[in-house]
Amino acid sequence: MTATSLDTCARDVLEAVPLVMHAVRTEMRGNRGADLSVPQFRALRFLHRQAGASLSAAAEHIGVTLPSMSALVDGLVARKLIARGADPADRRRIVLTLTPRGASVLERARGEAQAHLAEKLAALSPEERACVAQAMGLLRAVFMPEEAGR
Amino acid sequence: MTATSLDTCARDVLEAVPLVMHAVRTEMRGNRGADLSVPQFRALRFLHRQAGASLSAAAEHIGVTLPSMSALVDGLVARKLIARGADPADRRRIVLTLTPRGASVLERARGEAQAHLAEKLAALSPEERACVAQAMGLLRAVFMPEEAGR
DNA sequence: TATTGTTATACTCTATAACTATA
DNA sequence: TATAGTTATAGAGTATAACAATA
Repeated sequence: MTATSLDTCARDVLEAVPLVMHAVRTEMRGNRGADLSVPQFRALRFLHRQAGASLSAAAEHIGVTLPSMSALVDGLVARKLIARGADPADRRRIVLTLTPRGASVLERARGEAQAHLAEKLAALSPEERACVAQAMGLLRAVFMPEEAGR
Repeated sequence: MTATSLDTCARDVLEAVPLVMHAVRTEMRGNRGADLSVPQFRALRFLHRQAGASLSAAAEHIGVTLPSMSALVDGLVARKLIARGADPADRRRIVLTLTPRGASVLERARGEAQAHLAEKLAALSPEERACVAQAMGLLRAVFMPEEAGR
């Protein structure tokens, strides 16, 4: 395979990514018991790594505005998947944490989404999957917000 | 690189795709003059290839229900980017076509999104971009709805 | 005055259920 | 009766603008 031009690569990403994303969203939305939107899933995943994060930290990581994140959190709190706590050190801040139920819903959603993707990816050869996995790593490095080593 | 397990590959896709998607969405939404949501962009792109498609055909391709597609079309018609026509052969059907303005907005949105992606992808080496491009082709093949050879 | 969140408001996306018109 | 679309309704995602509380 020869070097690929920037524009060709960008065009390919623009063709393929929305397609895959749609499959992921549809799968997550239809999950019995762990029905989550993609932003909800991302928020839970973030809080799983960064327990006690503030609303601002979460908003920046997910890539939405404060009001959007506030609304997202409202929904997750209403479903008892996360808890809003007070920060004793700075009373302007809130402290967000996953509830046990939130952790279990996250694991379930992740597992089912992964299983569904795996089913599709089974159509590829091991070498092709290696290519996809490598590309995902590259894209993650390119689009990951700042520092975020995980 | 050794063969990658199905689950590893699926997990990597689940990590990276939402990240890239978010960048794409944000870019498109912020486009002066060609401000489009991703579903709107996909709908315009579909009609560019399949001029005169019915609502059902579009809904199936985009992957949404009839009512969702009907609403999506409402918005695009209101912005005069597409036109709803009558099908003389079957009066239940509608015929969807891109207006000249719709075609131009599509090209502009595509160009700007591509340019923005290219800017990010410039951080990769030509070999890495080749890997990404190949992976996108594989994913497109896996997730493309049926026949759709283009 | 600057920062952290929330509320108010307004769109779009999306689904299900119920309905209309045509075949 | 079956198919193509629309309308009604509802909830989530998202933004900007305006506000409240704390630092």
